[in-house]
Amino acid sequence: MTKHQEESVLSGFFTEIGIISQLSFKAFEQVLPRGLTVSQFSVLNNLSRLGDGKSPSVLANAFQVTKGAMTNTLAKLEASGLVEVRADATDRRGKQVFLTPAGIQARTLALKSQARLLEELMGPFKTTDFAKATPFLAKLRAHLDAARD
Amino acid sequence: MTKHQEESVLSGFFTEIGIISQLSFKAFEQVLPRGLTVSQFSVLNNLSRLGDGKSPSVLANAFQVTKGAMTNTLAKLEASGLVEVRADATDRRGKQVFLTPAGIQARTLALKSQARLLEELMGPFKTTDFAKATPFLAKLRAHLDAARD
DNA sequence: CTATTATGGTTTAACGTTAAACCAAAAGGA
DNA sequence: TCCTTTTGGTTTAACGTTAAACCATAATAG
Repeated sequence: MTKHQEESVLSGFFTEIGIISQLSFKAFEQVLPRGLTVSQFSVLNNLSRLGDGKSPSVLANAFQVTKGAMTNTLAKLEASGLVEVRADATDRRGKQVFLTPAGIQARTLALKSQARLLEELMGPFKTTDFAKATPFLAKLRAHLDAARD
Repeated sequence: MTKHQEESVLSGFFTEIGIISQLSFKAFEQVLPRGLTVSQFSVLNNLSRLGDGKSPSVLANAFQVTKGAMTNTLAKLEASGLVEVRADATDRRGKQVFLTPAGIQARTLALKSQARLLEELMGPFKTTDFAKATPFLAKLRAHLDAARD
């Protein structure tokens, strides 16, 4: 295979990845409870799956987003009453983010929408098709993540 | 496999897709000639590969972007002298976009950066790994594209 | 023909993001 | 201890995008 052909395999791969990402992101966005953003949902989901009480900066790191962006999404979540932000008792610079009952409820609702959507997105494919594709993607993701300066 | 397990396979797949997309997009952005945006490059590349003289609305469609967004990126490209926008002779509403020599040059330069980057992104993987993964992605992309309302 | 509808393109406000400047508080080194 | 550096968080301007209103021109229907 020539260098040029290799290139076009690679760039074709990344093009498909980009398009799938964009389409599925938009589809998910549209299916979310009105006013809830994908970033906002991600925060709710993280707090629910991995435990709340995390600081904004830990969350910013987890989502690879600037602190300013996290300040913004937390402010929105707090304004909608889905999250409660309290001062950190042991570090007076810090804050801690907690889910409210409404936040938990919004998250479970969004999860149901996501489940319905995923079935749609599957289309004619089998679960095993996705399962077979994932390990390579996971390894590649890990490499890209590590190689990122 | 339970419904819940199937869900988590699917959502894991799309999560990997999203992260890979984000990381590779950012990597590509950083490697582009200063001031050139990924969207701008995409327009240059499209005009070069598929022929110029296209209208802004055709381009907006091709990239699944609003007309307003295309107005913006074309204005930037024109301001940098990479593209020339002329009135369409046969339809007085329309415009046509042409590459300038500087535009062609910028595009080939960007392509070289992209090639170098792709080699880096490959990391420990073989071209055939990407080649094997692509057909399923392409089919999935086509499905998502068609299913989009 | 004329009236309506559709299309090409621009403009504006809003959104979510980044980068950078900034402040307060904590941690580390002399 | 005091000074410097690091860390947690907010704020601001800028960017690229969307959605929607808008204008001009073209296409279509009666």
